[in-house]
Amino acid sequence: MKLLDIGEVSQRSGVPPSTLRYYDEIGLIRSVARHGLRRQFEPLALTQLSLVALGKSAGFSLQDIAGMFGADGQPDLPRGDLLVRADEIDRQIGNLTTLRDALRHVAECRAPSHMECPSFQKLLRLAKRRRDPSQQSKERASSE
Amino acid sequence: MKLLDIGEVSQRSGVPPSTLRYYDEIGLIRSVARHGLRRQFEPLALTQLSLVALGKSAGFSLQDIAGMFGADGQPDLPRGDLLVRADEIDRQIGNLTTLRDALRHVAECRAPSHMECPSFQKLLRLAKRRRDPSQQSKERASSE
DNA sequence: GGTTGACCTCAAGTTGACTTGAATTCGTAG
DNA sequence: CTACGAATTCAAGTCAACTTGAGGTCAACC
Repeated sequence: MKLLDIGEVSQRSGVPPSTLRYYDEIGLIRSVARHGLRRQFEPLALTQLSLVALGKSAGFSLQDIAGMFGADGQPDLPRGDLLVRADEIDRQIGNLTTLRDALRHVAECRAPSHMECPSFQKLLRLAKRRRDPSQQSKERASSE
Repeated sequence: MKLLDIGEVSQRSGVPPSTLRYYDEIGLIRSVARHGLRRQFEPLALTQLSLVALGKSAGFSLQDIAGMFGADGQPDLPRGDLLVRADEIDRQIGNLTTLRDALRHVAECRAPSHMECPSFQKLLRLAKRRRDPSQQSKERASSE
């Protein structure tokens, strides 16, 4: 399978060379050879970059992403951890849905103040309920 | 309507005082009075903090969030912009759904290498298609 | 009316994710 | 075989979003 050198990976993926070098450095996406000085990557790297972009847009750190799809494109986490991650993402999807609905409401509702609109209030209650569960006990404790 | 001082807001929301001061400083969530030196906030601030948490978890910057729900809890953007934001979030939900499915697949699939599994490949193709549209032309141009 | 504890300010430090710049090294085309 | 251009290294810089620390202030309770 033929290798791509850094310039080609950069062009095809839209990721700047400096970033590719950085990812290589931190071990997120490794170059597998050199052509002279030039880093070369497997074509697989393009796929990995898609996954990285996906993960980043979801707000995951590069560390997180490395854990989900290991440095070799294979996951290095036990499947339980992966499923936990998947569930976290599910919660996040719920959050985003609420946020999206809130924005649409705010754009459309003609009430004088959104904060007084009952349907907006309902969205906000939803928003509150579904935050990071690790915080919830802390908050309940102090609000009582 | 009675005001809450910073300590109470911090406890009820789980957000550290230093962060509240920071948000006040940058104008994201403003304190409305002082009790001696002590910052005081409207109860509304708690709601705003929920929205901020929501937005952050979705990967938005504080700037973005300020734009969505203005510093007074009122949106200061024209409704068109808000709807554009909502659509962005919709795309993001699609991304996250793909990512979640990919993780679940990776956790469950018994193929020797996920990268060779046809159903994983299918997820990845999806992932590629739905990225930031502003990049697409650049990539298409250079991959030809 | 003095002590306490939670707050204050302001400057500086931290972390993650990169980018930038200067000086250098290759491979290829002429 | 030399010049060019694209890549290299390494150190330093940048930006967002906070946190930390030193030194000061104030309201409230005893």
